[in-house]
Amino acid sequence: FLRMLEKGLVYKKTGTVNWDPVDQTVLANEQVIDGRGWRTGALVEKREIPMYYMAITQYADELLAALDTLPGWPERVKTMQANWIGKSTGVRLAFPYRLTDKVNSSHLPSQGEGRDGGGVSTTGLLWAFTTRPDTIMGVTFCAVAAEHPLAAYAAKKNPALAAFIDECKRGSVIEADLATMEKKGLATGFFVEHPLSGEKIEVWVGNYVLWGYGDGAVMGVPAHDERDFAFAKKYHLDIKPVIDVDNKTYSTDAWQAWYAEHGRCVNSGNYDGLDYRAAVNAIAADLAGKGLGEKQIMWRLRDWGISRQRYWGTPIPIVHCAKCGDVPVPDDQLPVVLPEDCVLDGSGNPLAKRADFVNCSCPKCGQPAKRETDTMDTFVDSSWYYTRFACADQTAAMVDERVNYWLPVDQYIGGIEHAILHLLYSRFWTKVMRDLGLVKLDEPFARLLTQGMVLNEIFFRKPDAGRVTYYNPAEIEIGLDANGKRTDTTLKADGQPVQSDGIGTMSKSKNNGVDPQSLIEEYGADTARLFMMFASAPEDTLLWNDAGVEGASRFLKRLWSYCEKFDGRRRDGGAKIAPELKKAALFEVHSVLKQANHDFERHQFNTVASAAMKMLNALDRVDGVDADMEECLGILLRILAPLTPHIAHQLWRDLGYGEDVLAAAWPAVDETALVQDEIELVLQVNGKLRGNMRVAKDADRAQIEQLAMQNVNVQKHIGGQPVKKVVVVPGRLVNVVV
RNA sequence: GCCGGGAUGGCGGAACUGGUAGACGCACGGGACUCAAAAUCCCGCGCCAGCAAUGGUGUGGGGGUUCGAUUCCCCCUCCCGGCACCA
Repeated sequence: FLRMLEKGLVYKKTGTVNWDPVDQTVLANEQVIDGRGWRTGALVEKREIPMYYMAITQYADELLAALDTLPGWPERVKTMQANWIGKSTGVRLAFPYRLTDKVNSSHLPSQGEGRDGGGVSTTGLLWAFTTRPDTIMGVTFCAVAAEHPLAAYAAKKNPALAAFIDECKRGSVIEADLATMEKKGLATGFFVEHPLSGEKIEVWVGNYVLWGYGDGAVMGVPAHDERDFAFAKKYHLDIKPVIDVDNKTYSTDAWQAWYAEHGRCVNSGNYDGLDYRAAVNAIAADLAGKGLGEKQIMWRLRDWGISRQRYWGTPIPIVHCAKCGDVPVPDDQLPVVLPEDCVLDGSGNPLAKRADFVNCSCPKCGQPAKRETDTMDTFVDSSWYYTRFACADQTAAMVDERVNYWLPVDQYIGGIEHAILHLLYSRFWTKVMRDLGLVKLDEPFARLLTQGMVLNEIFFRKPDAGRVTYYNPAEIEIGLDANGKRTDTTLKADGQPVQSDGIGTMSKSKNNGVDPQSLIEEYGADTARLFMMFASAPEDTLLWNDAGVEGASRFLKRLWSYCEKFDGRRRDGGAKIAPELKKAALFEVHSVLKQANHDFERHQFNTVASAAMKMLNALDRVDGVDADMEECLGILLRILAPLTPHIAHQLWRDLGYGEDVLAAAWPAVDETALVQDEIELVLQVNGKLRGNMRVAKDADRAQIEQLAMQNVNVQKHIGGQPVKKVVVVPGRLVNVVV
């Protein structure tokens, strides 16, 4: 943190948070989304507070480009990250304005870096970013965020506007909430100039314009932007089409998807007839010539606000001194240690109430000072814990040389819910550690497996006042009627009803997790493992239900008793095995092995489990022991070892295959066992299954076709109609088209 | 709302490159064993009609491409994950 601070990769600025005005605390997202009475009656307000930020945007380019260097990552995760980083190219342009009365600088608060520094002057520029500069001649309004200085300026003599701005400053800052809320706006009565036409354009305040993205202002082109279209319809603003797509006819009655497509400029003066590319270039050049715009790359990714008003994060090592300002805690006074007897009462940051923690002296001047009480987002810790695993005993440094030997992590496994935040922060942090000379890696995780979510039903009660209580599904009694339909849900403990909140991810906060310990105690670890692996492939979401666990248990018991029987037959000298039975068993075991190998590679362990079951079924059909059967059982135990290591290890040993099943070579598919003299072909008429037939494995096309046409069922369904075509798929089917 | 993923019997799921939909299990029904039960073993099991042979129908809904679509294309519905302070 301190090295990043020195390099400008950590900086301080104000950030917007959800604020609980009753308890005077920062609300967690969950408390806002849930809205289920964590703080009853609380309104959510937006509030600006000072925060420390990590400059992840400085790495946006590399984080995006390096996704191509990660072949071991699932495509869907890479797509999500690319969208999240959100590189878009467009034009940043300015609408000049002139203030109609004399103002001083306090009317136009500082707007931060890169923004319109309107300041004391009576002329200014309203900056906005667009990805569709080709539609610039269709601008009929501009909209600014409620926090924008021009909004504040216009509100000075407009109480209605001031009230609206106030209203906008209430409500959640969560992106999902902003996107779904009703789009509202209010005209300011203030006008700016169109940068190319000079036309007067009215400025509106819109609750959907984000102060945190770009310049906090957008140009409104209702004709070609769906959101602007809806806004213009609602407030009866002009809709001016300026793009023609394949001579389609534009109508302002209702939005059509093609309105947003690229096309040729029309109704755009000098730019008429230009296609998208040409128009963007021409318009960008004209704007640049006037000093009112330029091409720009915009990123969706924002810098990472790491300050949290929580107890349980890493303390931010800063001391606030009245004289010296924010002073970093010197290295020899690190680490800042949290008090271990804090009372977590849910109201605000408990650290702030601890005078013994807060009061300190300034490391610079020695005068009394206040310690920073915000802690770091715990994502900070999860961004680099794995580097410590490579050098856990290192106490003198953050990491040492061994990291470069062990990392990157060969196979990382985590829930798909981490696809963006954790996995992006970790990538960022790795690159920062590299640039600080701490590691020699570009990426932390070579291969990634993202588990699907395990879901379970959520049950809760909400008392009239106070917090929601969540109950574990194990504590719930579900009443069913004669048709198996649910009638009621009650808590076993008191027989009183509870409500269902549907299905959701297992989580501590929703108390809908399942403890595998009870399964392990009842059935053993192997059964618990086999059951869970058999339930679905690891990347799929799964609704938890332990109804099938008996099947896994039964299989392992069957395996055990088969092995005892097998060993007994060995001692008895083994009966003669019918050759066709043995051939069938070998064919089954080896073709299943082939499938299982493929499934292992693609991490589809549920079908590996079913492969083991199929093998046991095949072996059980043969009553006798010989070298081939010995080999087949060995194959079964070997492929089972990764799924149920304990029983596989024990049986492997007991049957004398060797010491350690996991050390044994992986079995090879015997291709000769897969050769069949005859193969079965499916017979279809007009694509419908009408029977099947056996043919020699080397039968040629003509023979197959002839045999198929002779088939009774085929003839019956042809019914004397002329045959148009016969499709023969070798090894699979014959389809007669009539 | 945006981004990502998904939907197949009563249930979990299978079907690798478009080629027998429902593998393997669970549940259920029938039978064997047992005084009885449990455990175990055998048989059946998408839906509709039929004693059966068999026929029709069927992979969330609608359309398309194809000799043939769970698989490819277009549109829609619903569900799950993420949306930056749950971590």
